[in-house]
Amino acid sequence: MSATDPGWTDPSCPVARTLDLVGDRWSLLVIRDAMDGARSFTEFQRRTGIARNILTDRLRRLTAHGLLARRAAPSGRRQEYVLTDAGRDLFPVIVTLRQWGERHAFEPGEAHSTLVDQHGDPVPELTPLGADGSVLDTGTTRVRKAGQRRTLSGGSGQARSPENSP
Amino acid sequence: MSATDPGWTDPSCPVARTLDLVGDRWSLLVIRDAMDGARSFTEFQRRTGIARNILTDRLRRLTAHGLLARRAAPSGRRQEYVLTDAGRDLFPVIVTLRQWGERHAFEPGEAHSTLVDQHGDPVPELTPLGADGSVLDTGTTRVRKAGQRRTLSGGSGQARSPENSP
DNA sequence: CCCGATCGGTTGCATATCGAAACCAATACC
DNA sequence: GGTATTGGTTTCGATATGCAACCGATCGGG
Repeated sequence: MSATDPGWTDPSCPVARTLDLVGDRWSLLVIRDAMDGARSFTEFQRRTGIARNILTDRLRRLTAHGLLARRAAPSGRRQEYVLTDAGRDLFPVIVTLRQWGERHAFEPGEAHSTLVDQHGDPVPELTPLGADGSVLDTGTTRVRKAGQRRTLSGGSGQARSPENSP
Repeated sequence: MSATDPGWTDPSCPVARTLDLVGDRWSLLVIRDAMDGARSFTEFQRRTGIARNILTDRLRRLTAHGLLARRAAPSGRRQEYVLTDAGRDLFPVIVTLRQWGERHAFEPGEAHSTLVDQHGDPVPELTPLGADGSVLDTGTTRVRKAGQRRTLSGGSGQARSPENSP
């Protein structure tokens, strides 16, 4: 993306490209806190507990990649970091990470924070659906590689191999 | 989680806990490839391009955390790594990462792989919806902290602060 | 104006993690 | 038996991370 870009890990895979940008230990937590209202260096540092030199680097990197924008604070002096449209668009990613954590990273009775809507109601589970409204999973989807045109494997029944998905 | 667990980065936040488990440079790419049919050490190595010692560590770690299971291959000898239910349940995370990448990490005309359903149709965008079907974003949601009961801020209008979300 | 506190970093240094390549044991193939 | 493949482990140099100290630019009093 920039001049000093070492290139993508896997140029044709959108998952890999996304992880090239935010797939480290801290970036998504910074994004999470930005979504939760954090704006200042100190606030990000306090919430994440990240080392300050690393935070400096992450804020710069996210800004360089267009996920955050650095601008003068409305209240006079100092600047702040705010999400760009691209950064805000990571919302579904944060939501699915959160929901997976709620399902699998907590003991049954254990307390955790919850994402709620404007009425205070918990946000429903986010599930991939097909164009026809059917629930999709790793068994009913597959990855079509970069330049490929759709396979000509008839219209019904089992595709080709039992392998394949994201 | 285990005896040698250094503890969670942020114990009450599901996002942070999830990232504690899969929030490194490679784990989610391993999961991605597992979803796409990879089973063997060599296959994971070939697809991701990860260093072999690191792959050894990631497979062990993901297995230890219950995202992968190591079992004897059906065809006689050797073992293989397969997704557990918890691992498969990361599907929505992979999908949202992929969709974000498609929207923001590619130039307009640039080719990329695509996730398609059993009919070969592209998987639709995954959008967080409220219980009432309204589209949710960082502006219409907020995080309710661990032990907290719902706020008593009336029922309509603006909540309290313009801050807040995941 | 001077004092102390806060913000937003930077710098050095120790440690942890990663990556590339070499090495190895156990099959499988010919 | 000889060779290739699979699934690792080991070693070692390169990076990335964390911690703590330091610093300049405000800001808020007195």
